[in-house]
Amino acid sequence: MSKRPTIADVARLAGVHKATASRALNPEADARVSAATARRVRTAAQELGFTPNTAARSLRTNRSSTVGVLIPDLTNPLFPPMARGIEEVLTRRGYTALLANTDNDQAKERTRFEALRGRQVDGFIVATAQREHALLAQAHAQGVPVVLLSRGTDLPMFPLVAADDATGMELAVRHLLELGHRSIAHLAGPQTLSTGAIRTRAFQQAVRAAGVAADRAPVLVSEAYSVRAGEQAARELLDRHPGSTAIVAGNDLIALGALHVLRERGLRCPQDVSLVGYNDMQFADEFQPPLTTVHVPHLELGAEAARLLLEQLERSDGQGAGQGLGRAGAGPAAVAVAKTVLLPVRLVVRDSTAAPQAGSEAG
Amino acid sequence: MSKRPTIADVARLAGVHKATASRALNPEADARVSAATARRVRTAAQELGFTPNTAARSLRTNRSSTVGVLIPDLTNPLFPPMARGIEEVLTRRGYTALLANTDNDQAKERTRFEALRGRQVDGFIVATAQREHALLAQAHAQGVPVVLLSRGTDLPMFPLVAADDATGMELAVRHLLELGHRSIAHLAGPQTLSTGAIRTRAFQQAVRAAGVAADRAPVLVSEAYSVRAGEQAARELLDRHPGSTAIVAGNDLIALGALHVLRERGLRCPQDVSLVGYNDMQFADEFQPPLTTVHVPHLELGAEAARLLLEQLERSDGQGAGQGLGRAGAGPAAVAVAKTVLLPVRLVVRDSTAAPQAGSEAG
DNA sequence: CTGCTCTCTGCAACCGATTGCAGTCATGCT
DNA sequence: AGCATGACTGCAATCGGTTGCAGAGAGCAG
Repeated sequence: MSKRPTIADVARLAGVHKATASRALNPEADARVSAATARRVRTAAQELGFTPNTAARSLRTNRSSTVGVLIPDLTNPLFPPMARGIEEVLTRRGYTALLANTDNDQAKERTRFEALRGRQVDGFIVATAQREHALLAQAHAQGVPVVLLSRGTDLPMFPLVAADDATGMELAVRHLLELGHRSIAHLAGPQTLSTGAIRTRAFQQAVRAAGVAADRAPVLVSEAYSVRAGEQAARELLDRHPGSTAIVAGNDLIALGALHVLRERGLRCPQDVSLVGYNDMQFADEFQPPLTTVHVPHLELGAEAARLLLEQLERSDGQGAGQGLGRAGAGPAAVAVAKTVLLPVRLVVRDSTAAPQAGSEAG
Repeated sequence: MSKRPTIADVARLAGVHKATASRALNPEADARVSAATARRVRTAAQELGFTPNTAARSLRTNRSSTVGVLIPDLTNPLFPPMARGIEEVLTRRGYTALLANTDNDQAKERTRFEALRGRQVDGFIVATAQREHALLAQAHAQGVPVVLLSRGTDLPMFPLVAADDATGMELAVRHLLELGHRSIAHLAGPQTLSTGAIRTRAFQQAVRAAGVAADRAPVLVSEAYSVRAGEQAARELLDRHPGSTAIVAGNDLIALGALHVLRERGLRCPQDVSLVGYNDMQFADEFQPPLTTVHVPHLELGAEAARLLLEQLERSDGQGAGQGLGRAGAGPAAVAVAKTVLLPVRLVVRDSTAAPQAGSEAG
């Protein structure tokens, strides 16, 4: 049972002191060692198959090259692509992600958060932000480096990477208007989430701008971004506003719920009711019918969030004082404010939308 | 910027030596300390909000309470539930999972594997096993604790948790036979993977047992478990065996590919061709048509794999000599052999299967 | 030739927890 | 009363890298 080689073994083989070996192996201290020794040390390390003990390193440096990732539920198809995007940029830079599912449960989130802090993570990527978020406020006060992913808080405490939902929603509504719809309902996502609130506001703005009367553009809020909650909201919508010829859902899961309810009521999609989803989740094109939806680049969202966090970590390098604050502009009057990055979206037209039928369903 | 409290702070507050504090805080050494001091230490820790520095701990104990999880691709809908199952049992026991996607790329897998070893993971859960797997053989030789998930190796080097595929395939074939099909094709998964090989063998056995001639039960191998590869294999199948009235696919993704090809050739499912998938992936019930498939309990698979690994880790506690071997039976003649756990599956009948139509498609 | 600077390397402390060993003290037994 | 036993607790070493400090030696200017 030969144990793993330590830096002392490498140093011995190279005939130098472990301090020298350490410096030779670390790029930034590399300059402080002669080229010849550096080469000797590196080949020695190679030969022994040396990999540094991260525990020892982080004990000394107080950095773990590890970041915590808080997501609601890996089983929700939005998140795997984000996770992959994160993983890709992180590993490329020698970092590792620790994923934690919170199930939208505050207590669970806190527990996992503390557990991850206990593991010395250098920062967090958080995709579970509520608009008001006690845990995040506290983390901010403590100066924990955090980047928000997809969902933001009302107070711009942290940098945020999200999709350009205002534009996305506008595209969706415009598409329906162009098809001729004049009674468009919105099955909104939870208003406690920034995505829910922003999309709803954009919806209202878009229909109003088109001159659609408010009662012809009702908004029903779904309790969650889930098929189940979407079904419930859809039933209420169809009961209360039977005249709607089109629905734009807060996300694809809610749209799926709506699809079920349309089917259960004998309404055809898109002939009787058109439906637009949001996110373009995997397999949205396999649904019955294939779903018209707004495509969100989830992988890139994750990747960008990871990049932002790394940038922040490297700036505050080891100080632990990283406040997660960027500057909006360089002018003297500029206030320190968390930067937000919006990625572009696009509408993907499939088979769940069509022109409204002449007589059908007109209220 | 008050730094995080260390065990020395706790000890000072409790008026004891840090060794005592450490013992008081660790359940198994707890007995070696008086009840009164233990309580004092614990309240002191509470008060300071002390959480042990995991880097220090793992440096000393040579265990990280961390396990590496190798999966092909988080974006493949089979894996998120497994990952959740793993996470659930791991975190309950104070462990953390480090996920790594390998994309079925040997080089990438090796890189990630080494990186994770560098992070002192205590063991691995591997869902990327090929039937012959150099990396795994090597890991076995080095005594790295590993549990295989879903996919096994030809040599039973490591414990394996998988679905009972032989039974599952038999259920699928029997279902088609009972509907009256007598020309049943198999779009097999890659034969380099145990799942592909086992399902194929079970398919062949089931049709033969039913007295179906071999040329009425062709097997076409799909290059990968993917929609794209499934399409390709399906085209070949329809070209070479146009008389098939039913197809059982190696998994749902391949089935989805077949669905596309049927559609592109103007064949209706299930009227012209029945189709059975495998896995019952998320949203398989939303496809067009909803897919008849074999349900595999992916979350439980992951959970069980995690349990097995923990068991193994705790047995070989800190010795690093854990060979990943269980004993089949307790008799003196019993050979050390890797235990394999098979979880039950069930057939889920939806709309992609029906009785064959009288005249249509009969070869 | 002297003295200074600069480059390279070694020494040793340090990060924070765990643990073998030994010492103290009280208790029980004879 | 004397001694053995056992329960607690403290001491100090240790895990494996990193890094401030200092010393050695070379090169160069005066």
